[in-house]
Amino acid sequence: MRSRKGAPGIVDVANRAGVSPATVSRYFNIPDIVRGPTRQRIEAAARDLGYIRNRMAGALHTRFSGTFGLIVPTIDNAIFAEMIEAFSARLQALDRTMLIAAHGYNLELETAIVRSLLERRIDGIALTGIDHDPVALNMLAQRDVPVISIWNHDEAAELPCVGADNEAAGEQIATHILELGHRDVALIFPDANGNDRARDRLSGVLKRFKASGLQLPESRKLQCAYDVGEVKRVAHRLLKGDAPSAIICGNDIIAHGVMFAAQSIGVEIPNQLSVVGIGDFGGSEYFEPGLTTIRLPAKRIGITAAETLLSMSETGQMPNPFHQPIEFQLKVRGSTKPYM
Amino acid sequence: MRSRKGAPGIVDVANRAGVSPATVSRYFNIPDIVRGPTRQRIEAAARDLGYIRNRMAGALHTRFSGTFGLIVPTIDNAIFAEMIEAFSARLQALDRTMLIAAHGYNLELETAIVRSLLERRIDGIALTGIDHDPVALNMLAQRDVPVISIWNHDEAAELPCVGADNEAAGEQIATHILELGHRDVALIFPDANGNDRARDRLSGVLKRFKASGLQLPESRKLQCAYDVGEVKRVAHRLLKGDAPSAIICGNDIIAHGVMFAAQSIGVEIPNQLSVVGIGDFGGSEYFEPGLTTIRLPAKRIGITAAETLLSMSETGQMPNPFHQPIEFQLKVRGSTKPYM
DNA sequence: AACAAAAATGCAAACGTTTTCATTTTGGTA
DNA sequence: TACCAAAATGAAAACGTTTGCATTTTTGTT
Repeated sequence: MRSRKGAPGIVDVANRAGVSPATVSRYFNIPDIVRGPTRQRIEAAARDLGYIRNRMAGALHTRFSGTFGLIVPTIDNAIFAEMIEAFSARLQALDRTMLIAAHGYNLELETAIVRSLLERRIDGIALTGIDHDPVALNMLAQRDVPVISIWNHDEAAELPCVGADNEAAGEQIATHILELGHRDVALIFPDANGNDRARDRLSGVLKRFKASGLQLPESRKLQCAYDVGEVKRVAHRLLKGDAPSAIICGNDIIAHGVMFAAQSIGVEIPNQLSVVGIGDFGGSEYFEPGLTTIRLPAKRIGITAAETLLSMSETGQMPNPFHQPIEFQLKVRGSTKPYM
Repeated sequence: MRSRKGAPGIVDVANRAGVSPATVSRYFNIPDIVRGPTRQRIEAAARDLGYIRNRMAGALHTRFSGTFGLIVPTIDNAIFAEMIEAFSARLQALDRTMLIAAHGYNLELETAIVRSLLERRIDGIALTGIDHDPVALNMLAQRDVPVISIWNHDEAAELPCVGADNEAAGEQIATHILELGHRDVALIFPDANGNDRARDRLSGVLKRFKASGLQLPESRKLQCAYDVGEVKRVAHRLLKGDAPSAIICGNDIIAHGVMFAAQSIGVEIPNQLSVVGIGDFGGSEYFEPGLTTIRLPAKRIGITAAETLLSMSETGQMPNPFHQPIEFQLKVRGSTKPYM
């Protein structure tokens, strides 16, 4: 249980520079209000001593820790990773830091994480998705900590959100498939439990089919864990039997699995089968053939989320507009073609 | 500049429970030393008030913040993401949190990040790779903050390391290719600048070739940015000209790009071309054909790193053994086959 | 050169915990 | 029942900053 070596503090710097601690503090926070000569003495003293300010001590007083929280279902997923990186980079540029944690689609765990982050007095927090444990939301509200919901978009959401309308994305990808003339379509989606993004996408797809007067038989609605191996198995079974002419996947990862499965049994994409995903992370564009999908701009979400949170924290105001829609975009690539 | 609503503090809890703040503090840190009845009163008071402890205030005194830092080149990379997730999850289970940041292979930025993390008084930090700016290392050493180097392994390293021997990995994958009888082999590696993992892998491969008395012409040593699009272009050019019989890629991502490139111009893998990567993240196993590669156990590295750091922080001792080798493993899959 | 206004600095009291040391309470024993 | 050691609790001094207010220094004006 080693105690840190007596690292120099602000008063050590002050003594060496021949000024008061208050002035040193001001130098670090608002350099402009200390005069040139004084500033130089402080700089020299800090440099000589190797002083590194203690933000925790400062935060005790100001109540701003300069770190923000980000909770995601999982870090190990290309499209979240892209968003996380952007969120982190934006904060870094703003001299802030990021505490991140994953809950693996377990909302109870999410609540525990929120508590843990609150113990660290984060200045704001971004939660993935719209649905959350009221207990967690209460803790945040009680302390007046800025919260936003990212990734999904819903005008009715109680939290400010920064994300794309996943239901609309589902509709759009379904539209694409229908416009290509496909009628026998299968769906492979992840479990919607604790995953409002997946739920909304699926509901968008179904809505669109219904609007076209098409009824998807239950046997065409497949569910699958978030694991390429399992996806391949599910897809194999589907393709070896009475194969549909197109498959709509709940996300790009699943689409990749389907494409591999098709390839491994010699089903040609897009000639014999059209495949689409939703998400469009880095890899999908370069797939062979390229994956037709809906591009959800992960980077933009990350950046906007960081900026929104910071602004909420500094102004104490809700963002305007309250819900920030992030536009998505259909990317038509080689994995789809007209039926027949 | 909103100030947080007067959230209840430890003294509010103490008053409500009719005990002193000291006792409440003890309750939260070492519950066993407060008597049953007292404990219950404290529990009730804390619950009623919705008290959430302030670890920053505590850390001011104990000098342990309960958060650890992790610096990676990039978060948005499947294999790092896997490690990050494991590191984070392990800390979470130990009631600690993780501050993470990426430097994009820019060592100067890494130093700035180290400083920023030190300002938050992290209890320890993991840096990716062996090579680091002495300035950063100095700051850490001066403050006696536990540091480890992860991902790579080198018996000569000055920092404790938790990782696989990337040079040996390079040798092993080269051995595999040579044993399959390939003689005309091309290499596609990322820029080794500020990336000791890439440098060591490449040097391992070259070492092995030299040992076999084979001289790789410079034209067979290709360099390529970490971007699937560029990889595809580079590979296209290579395959359309005087194509080698095998390509060794510096990592799995590059290997994926090569496989897509081959596929797009009808070069059959493994019949006309063998391809190998190094890394083996989630996706590679399920590729079609599966990618032959060296499995670097990212999860294990993340977990071991977290545990090592925590133990260093608690005991104040260097880990034993000082360097912790993480075993890697050749995974032979469908992307390679004997020459001819 | 003298003065007022403005700018820079210093003093000291917070901020919310933890911990040492002293004091009280408890439980067991004679 | 009285006493003692051990266990539980309390009082108060840290921990390293920031900031309101008071004071000093500078700057600009006449």
